[in-house]
Amino acid sequence: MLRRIPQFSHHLIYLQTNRPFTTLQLTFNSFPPNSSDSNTPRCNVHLHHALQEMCVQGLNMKFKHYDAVLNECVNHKSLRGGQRVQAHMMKTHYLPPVYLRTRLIVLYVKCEVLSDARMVFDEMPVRNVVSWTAMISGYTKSGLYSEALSLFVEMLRSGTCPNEFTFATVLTSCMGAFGFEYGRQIHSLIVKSPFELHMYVGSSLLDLYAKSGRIHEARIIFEGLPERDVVSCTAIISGYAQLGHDREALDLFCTLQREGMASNYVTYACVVTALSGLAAFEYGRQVHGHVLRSELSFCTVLQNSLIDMYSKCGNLNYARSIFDKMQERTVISWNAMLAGYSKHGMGKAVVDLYNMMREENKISPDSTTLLAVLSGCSHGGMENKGLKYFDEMAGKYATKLGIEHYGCVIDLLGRAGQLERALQFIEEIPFKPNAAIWGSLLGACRVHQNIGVGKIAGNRLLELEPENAGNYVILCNLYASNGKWDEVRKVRELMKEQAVMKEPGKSWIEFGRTLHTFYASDRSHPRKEEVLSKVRQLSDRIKEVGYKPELSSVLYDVDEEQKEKMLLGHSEKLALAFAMMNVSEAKPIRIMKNLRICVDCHNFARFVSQVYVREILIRDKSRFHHIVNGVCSCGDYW
DNA sequence: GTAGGGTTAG
Repeated sequence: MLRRIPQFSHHLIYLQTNRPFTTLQLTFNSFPPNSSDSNTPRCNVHLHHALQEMCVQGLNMKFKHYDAVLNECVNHKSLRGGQRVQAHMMKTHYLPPVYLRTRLIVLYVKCEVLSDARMVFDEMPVRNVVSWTAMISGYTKSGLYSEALSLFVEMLRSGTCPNEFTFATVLTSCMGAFGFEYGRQIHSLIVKSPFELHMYVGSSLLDLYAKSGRIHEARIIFEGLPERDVVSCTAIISGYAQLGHDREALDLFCTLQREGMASNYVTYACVVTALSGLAAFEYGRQVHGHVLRSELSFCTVLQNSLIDMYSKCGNLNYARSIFDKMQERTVISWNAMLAGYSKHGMGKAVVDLYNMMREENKISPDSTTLLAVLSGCSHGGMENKGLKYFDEMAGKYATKLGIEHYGCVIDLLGRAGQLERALQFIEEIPFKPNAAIWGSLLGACRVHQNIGVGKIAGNRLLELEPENAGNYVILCNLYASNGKWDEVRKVRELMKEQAVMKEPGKSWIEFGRTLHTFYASDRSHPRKEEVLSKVRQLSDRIKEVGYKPELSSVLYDVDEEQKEKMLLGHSEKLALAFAMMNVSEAKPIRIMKNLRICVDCHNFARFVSQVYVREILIRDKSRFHHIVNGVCSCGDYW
């Protein structure tokens, strides 16, 4: 009879081990055999009933029976099942061995009830490496990293030797809790262990090194692995991508693929992230093609990263068509699409999509969603709408608001020219204002030429971030454009004293299946002479219609002629000139820049787009500038 | 029985 009912089939093993207990057979047989579906919830219900029956009957169960029932519970993630088994053990005064207690821990960890798992763990008279590891893994999976690490320390003190499972688990907790130093200590423990570097331990270890910025050491561990698999390969690629070494990530992916590396959706997600950083549209389309031809095309995680990639390549239509076709959307899908519109300054599209999300009412917004909406209103020039949303959020989602959201409000007020109000708002926010807050206020002061507030913001900013050259530049711009030359000199001297390190500015464009990168005053590109003379030619032409070099953008104390020369060497101008020489007139020019675009280059690009009738897209560190007919989508505010 | 890599935002 049992064989006829599919949903009971996996209980057969259990029943076979319980042949003497006819009551149990009765328990199973008494369930209505009318249902032909074998879905898990139903099985769970039956399992519960069976366990309940066992308790009622007070059956004298032994190890193998408990083991079989617990197996079922683990398979079905049945929390109540586990609790009933435990209750049954207590009732019948059965003292479970280490193995069964460990199974209970595993079950509770799987059901994400750590308190129950810990209770079983604490009551164990004897523990083995598996029980320790299962408990540590529970904490790690729930993000309780310091608990995981202190349990690991306790384990060492108790004299239990960690195995490769323990190390692989505990290493993933290091970055989350005490950072790298703990990781290094565990690394030396691993080196002293009797086993060879296990692949799982190795990939966990290289991931730790990569995540703490030590990519070179991570690479050495990767090269030294006894063998490679998808996870270890993905970990090293992801290491490069997450540090922004997108080029290296892409190159390594190509090399490993040639060497026969297997890829799965995580691998592709990492590569797509690297491509987003590079804004390599053509490469991106190729990888997308691979994905479409594989069985991964409906993978939500991958679709999310593709949406982000196309947005960051400036192709919102592609991004939206993926978004629209998704069978299942997560909050990340919405966030990626919203952020895409936001970066392009498409405030209305952000608001429409946010409303659509709320109307669908399937997924509730998280703090990233709220940030995308606020920054979308800010980038899109919808100050009042943004402030209105913020008031609404402060009521409804107060717990989800962090300092970044308040930063957006400063942006919104700044954009609206309400600088005093912004300054007052900073006093009122429930966080300690950081560099981003003061930086955004200073930026607004530059645009609205407010020296009073600008001076306050600038000084606070220089206290917080004395090493960031960009801050000095903006403050100097503000003073210079108001003729405050004494102040300009003071800021310059301050900068010299602080020995400011500046991230070298670079711009790049994708052309002919290659990424062409230009650095300020570049001497490295094979066609540098040609490119420089093209910049001069463009400059001469647009000067005829009113372009004036913004000399205050140059911080060095040199004469005006020299300043103009330095401005002409800015990387985005080189990239633009290169594009004007190569990209067909029918196509928009797409330029990427690693820092924020400077005022002079922005003017330059606007004039070029007008005089030569070209559509120019520049993606800088914070947003897109879509320039058509001399008008930029940022409204000259960024 | 216990284990490693991942997507949005700044």
